[in-house]
Amino acid sequence: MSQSDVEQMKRPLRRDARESRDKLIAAARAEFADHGVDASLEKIARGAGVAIGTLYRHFPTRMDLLIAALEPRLQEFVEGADTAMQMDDPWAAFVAYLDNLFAVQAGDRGFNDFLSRRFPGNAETEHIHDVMCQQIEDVLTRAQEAGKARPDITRADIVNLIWSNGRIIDATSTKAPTAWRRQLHLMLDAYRAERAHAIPEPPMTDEQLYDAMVHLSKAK
Amino acid sequence: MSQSDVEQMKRPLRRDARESRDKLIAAARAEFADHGVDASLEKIARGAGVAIGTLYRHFPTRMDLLIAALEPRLQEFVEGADTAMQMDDPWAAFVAYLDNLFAVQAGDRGFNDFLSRRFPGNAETEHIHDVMCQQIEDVLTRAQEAGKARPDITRADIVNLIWSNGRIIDATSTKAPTAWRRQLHLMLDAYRAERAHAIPEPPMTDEQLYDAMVHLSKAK
DNA sequence: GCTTAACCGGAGGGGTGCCTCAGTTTATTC
DNA sequence: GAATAAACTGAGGCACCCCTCCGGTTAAGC
Repeated sequence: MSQSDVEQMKRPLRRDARESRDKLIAAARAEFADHGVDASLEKIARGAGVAIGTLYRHFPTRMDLLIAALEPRLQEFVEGADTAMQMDDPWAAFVAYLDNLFAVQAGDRGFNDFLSRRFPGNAETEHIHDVMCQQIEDVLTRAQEAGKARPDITRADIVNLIWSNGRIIDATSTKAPTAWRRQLHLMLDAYRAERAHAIPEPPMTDEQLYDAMVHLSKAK
Repeated sequence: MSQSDVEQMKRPLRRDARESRDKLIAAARAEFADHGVDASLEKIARGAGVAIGTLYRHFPTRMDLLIAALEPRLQEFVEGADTAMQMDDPWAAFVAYLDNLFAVQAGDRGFNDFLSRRFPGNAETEHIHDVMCQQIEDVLTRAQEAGKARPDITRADIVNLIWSNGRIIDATSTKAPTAWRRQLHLMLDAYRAERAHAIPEPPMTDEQLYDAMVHLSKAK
């Protein structure tokens, strides 16, 4: 149940409040998309033509605003993910899942950051990450069971790829906006069962993975 | 010719100045290694037990201090790179070059950041990057001509890998400090010539690559 | 139109960081 | 041991950013 649902149950917002809220979300979408999840909240308020106090009235924490701002991106991702997972061919499903994920990631720095980080206090975002993790597990296992993906990789390797992709997007989004796709397809060659060579390093455990994502979300 | 050479030609530093300089470099090494090239200069001065004005007296710009701080890391890298490039087997040389580079990268966040960024104003760092770029070109071409590395990859792809690796290191250095090696070996599987699949995206041009590295060095 | 709860604005306190400069201290030289 | 250039200090100006609080404003319901 999202925050807006809760609010609607309480009482409809006053007209000016509704407008402020909408303007804030619009400004936040633009700002997070351009500058990532650490974008300045004061700048977002300015962009919305609203005072900083109003921003905090509507969104007491950065995460509240971020979740509202990322909603369409999440929607977009979920649709593409569902389509991919319904594909008959396991390898095609695996490829389509990643391509969809990365395409959304490439279009929004906020979403890009969001993918690499976990916010332990926040049940809503934790749930999103858990679901994604499970989907990756499913789509990967299916490709492995069909003999298409090498059996020695785990979801931790896919998360590595998500991090990698995020960094490439950060670097290239302005000057070579589709460059990430090249790296993805190179990596797909690495994932193929028929080309596999032994890897001299075990995959990360789930705990290491989780800690790493929390680590990325900490202020440096 | 490095800055310290220039200074030695002018006149020996006063004893207290020499000490301040040494303490600053030591503190900078620790701080850059832990927090990357954007570490706080005031914190470095505090760590050195010296006033902020003294820091600026010795190192007028952040880059001056960074270069002094990274010197041992560069040394370390150069030695490993030379060893790798002298190997007889072209594929082994390619692998050894990357493994050395990434191992150094994994040990120092400052060096890690430094690798991904270019600073157009600074002749010294530009030169380092140019040399590295040429080495990558050499070692890759040699592996390709020996038929070991697929012919359709370029140095831009290796730079992508450096960025990727950097991000993985950022995420994992505290909890899974050798995790990066797994991703490297997966990627090596992707680079192998045998049974390579076509990549539906051209490599970045040199200009795109350069711009991307400058972009990463800009304040977000 | 009056009331009032809801809403808004924005000053202000607290924090961090960059960088400068005037006043003080100190190593060195004679 | 005095003279002096070199070096050091740290307060202070500037620019951000986060978040709170309270006086003023306004939409909505009667």
